[in-house]
Amino acid sequence: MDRLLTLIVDDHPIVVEGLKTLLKNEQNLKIVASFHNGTDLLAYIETNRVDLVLLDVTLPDINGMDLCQIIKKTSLSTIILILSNHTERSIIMQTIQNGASGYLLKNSSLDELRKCISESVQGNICYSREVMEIISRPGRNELRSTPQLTRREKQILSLLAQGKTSQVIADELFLSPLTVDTHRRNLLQKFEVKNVAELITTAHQQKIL
Amino acid sequence: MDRLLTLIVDDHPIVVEGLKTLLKNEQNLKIVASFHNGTDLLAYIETNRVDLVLLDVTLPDINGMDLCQIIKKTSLSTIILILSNHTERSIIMQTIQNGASGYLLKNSSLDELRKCISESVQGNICYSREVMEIISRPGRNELRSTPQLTRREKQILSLLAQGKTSQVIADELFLSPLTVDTHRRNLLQKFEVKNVAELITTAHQQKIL
DNA sequence: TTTTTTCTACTGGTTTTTAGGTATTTTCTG
DNA sequence: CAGAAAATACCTAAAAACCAGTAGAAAAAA
Repeated sequence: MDRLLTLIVDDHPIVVEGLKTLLKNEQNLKIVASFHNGTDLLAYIETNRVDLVLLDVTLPDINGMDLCQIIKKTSLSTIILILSNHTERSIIMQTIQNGASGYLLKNSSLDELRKCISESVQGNICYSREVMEIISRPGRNELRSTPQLTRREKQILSLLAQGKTSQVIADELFLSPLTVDTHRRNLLQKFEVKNVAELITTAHQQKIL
Repeated sequence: MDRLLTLIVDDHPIVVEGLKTLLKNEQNLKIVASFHNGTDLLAYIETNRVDLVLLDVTLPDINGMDLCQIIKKTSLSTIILILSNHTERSIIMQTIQNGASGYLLKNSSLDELRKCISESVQGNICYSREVMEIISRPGRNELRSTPQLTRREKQILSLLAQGKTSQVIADELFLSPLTVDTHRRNLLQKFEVKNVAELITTAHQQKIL
């Protein structure tokens, strides 16, 4: 079997160099080129055979998730391994859905990288240990779904986050402080939290603030 | 002049390899060791001379911001260059405040890295181009600098963010609730905020939580 | 070892939040 | 238009937070 013609795509020169060094002595693959953006990669793949792509998610032009799809459309037989720092479950799932054969965090060991490469050329999907864990647990904060807030509630949430009291908010919005209290209470209930401190933490975790 | 005895501290094996490769041919420095966490670094630095540390911010045990301070306390003459992906102004400023001599993003070129090393050994502070831009635009609410927190204060801040009351925190830490109240009050004062809600928002903006 | 900082704890008092409800009016939507 | 959802407003009472000041013990730094 020929050596795998391999591309590296990452916008960090340091990472590219690291990968080159780490894979230099691998017998079964040959690094033919490296790019720091998606456009150059696509241009190359149009006219050259490529067996394996080591792909970052964060690139200056096109994101890795979308790139997966385009690569697979151009060259179905090319195998894609994602190398990324993103630990969000949603991102991982999306890359796999778009045709990637594996997902490794950049702090993976060389052994894991080797294993994933050999697994993926055999047609399997392979994750590094840490990624495996992320996938298997349905995520703490992703368990409770983000509650649906009304316009007023969003408004008051943001004012509460600024440390304003019910009285101040009431003055600002021309409401009774008692009304603000009610909204505040509903917010606590919707988020299933005990007080405003926890409310704000939770809202931050869910990217609402 | 002797070659600079240099350490690499990063939890990404790929990045470490990349840096080694990139710096292998530098005449003026010699990489003496590399670590993937803060504890090992501190152990090494206790008993060995180190001229330069290339340091990541995200590490599994101690964060790079705190590490700066500890390194400088142990060995004042050691120069620290931060190599990170974080683009938040507050993080950059904090590392510098804690004694770092420069800050580079991981997508910096080798030229920038070389330049920053030579600048910093001359006692100057040096940022990569992109970092420079981040610093120069004085972010909206980040004008007030991040206050220096004690260990207890950090601990209580995080418990407050979980929505716990003084009483609960006191029970958890085996303290008088009155003591917890005092810490809480000091936190409000240090952050110049009115209540815990605003405290948590501010702490989040400054990436302390 | 002396000084400084941090951690601890208290008194006493005011303000605000939180927890149960209930109820009317406005606004949106089928 | 009718019904649902949202916004408005109130009551009572307990719990918690906030304000201002003090001060000894422990730990860290000079």
